[in-house]
Amino acid sequence: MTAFMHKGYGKTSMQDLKKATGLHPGSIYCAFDSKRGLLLAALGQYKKDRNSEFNDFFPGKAAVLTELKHYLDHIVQECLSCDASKACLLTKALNELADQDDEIQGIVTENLAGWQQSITMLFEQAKVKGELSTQRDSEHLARYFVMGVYGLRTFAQTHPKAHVLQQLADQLYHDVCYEPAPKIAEQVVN
Amino acid sequence: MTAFMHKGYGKTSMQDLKKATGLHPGSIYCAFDSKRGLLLAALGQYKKDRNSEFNDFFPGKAAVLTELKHYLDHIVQECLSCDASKACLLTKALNELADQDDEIQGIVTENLAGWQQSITMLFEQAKVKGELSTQRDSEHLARYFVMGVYGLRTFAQTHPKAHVLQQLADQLYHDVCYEPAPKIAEQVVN
DNA sequence: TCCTATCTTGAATGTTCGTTCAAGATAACC
DNA sequence: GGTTATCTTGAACGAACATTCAAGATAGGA
Repeated sequence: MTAFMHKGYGKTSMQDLKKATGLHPGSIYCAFDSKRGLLLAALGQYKKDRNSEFNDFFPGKAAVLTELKHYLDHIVQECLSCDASKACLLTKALNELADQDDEIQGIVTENLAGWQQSITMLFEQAKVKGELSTQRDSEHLARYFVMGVYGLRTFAQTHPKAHVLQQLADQLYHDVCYEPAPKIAEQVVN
Repeated sequence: MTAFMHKGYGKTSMQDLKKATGLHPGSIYCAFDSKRGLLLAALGQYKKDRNSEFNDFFPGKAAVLTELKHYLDHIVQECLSCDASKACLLTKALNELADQDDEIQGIVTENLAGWQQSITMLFEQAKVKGELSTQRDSEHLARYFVMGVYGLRTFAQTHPKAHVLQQLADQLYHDVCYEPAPKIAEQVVN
């Protein structure tokens, strides 16, 4: 997992994977069929790890939106750490393999959709708890939130200063959670 | 340029480049020193092309923010076309080569900073023309806008429906151009 | 027409890649 | 302790890669 995150799929050699796993080529091929099979397994593990981490951020002990803010701040810290093992394997694989491997693209897209769906449910919860206007569209908000996180992660790769990245995250959180529903008239201007 | 955009730098072979340029390996090495040199040249050409395209979108014949909306809608169309040659070579190179080639990362980061700077100047113009509150921070708005575009481009690779992507772009435009300055109290909650 | 300087060609090079497999090690069972 | 079944090893393989270079083509000047 971390090997693929550091160098990307294409540039990670069997020698790298040998070092990373402690297994010899024969064992890797026995267990995972191919380098690609190992990537699929890594994606599976990544999904499991991230799901678990996600749930830890939402124990329901504080306001949903407050927990969401902490979650977003955690992502900012990951970006700032400049540690490749804290990057998102899903977006990395998506950027590298889109339009080259339909099956992997499908798996990655499904995983990201699952993440987005979890966030949609958070907003639904927030509505029930009265933290969010029931007028807002939870699915749209979740899509906008994940789009913002994608943007944040890419922006972070240009090595901005910490407070700049945090400011962008704060703005994103504000736009998602505190913005009144936009007037239709403004949106249709073209 | 388009060859690198389709397969990424690493997966683009000399044979691909031979087909794409119509030159034989010897000529390519004579003119560009190496495959990496050809990428540098492609980045230079890309910058030139995109700068020219950018300027075409802002002739100053309409409101600055209206021209910006058209520009954003154009980006959405590029994303929806699913044509790899309409992707952003800069973000693609950034995602692939970050933390692997410092010089290229630097060049890409500079180019993206230049683009962001151009957008900052648009907001400054908009303030002068009275289209935008002088209270707003042009640099912050520009950063948020480019972050949104990064996010939009990544989101597009999960192949969402056209109206979903357009809705996200509309929201981004709204948040950047019509949002009142957020209250400090809301931003510092943590 | 010939000479020279520049450009083009594509086969050859050495390296590195993903992958395989037969030999060896280990463990489990009776 | 002997036999079998499973796992581990790492050398070896062909393919594909970026790169080189000597031979050939081209064009401009005299």
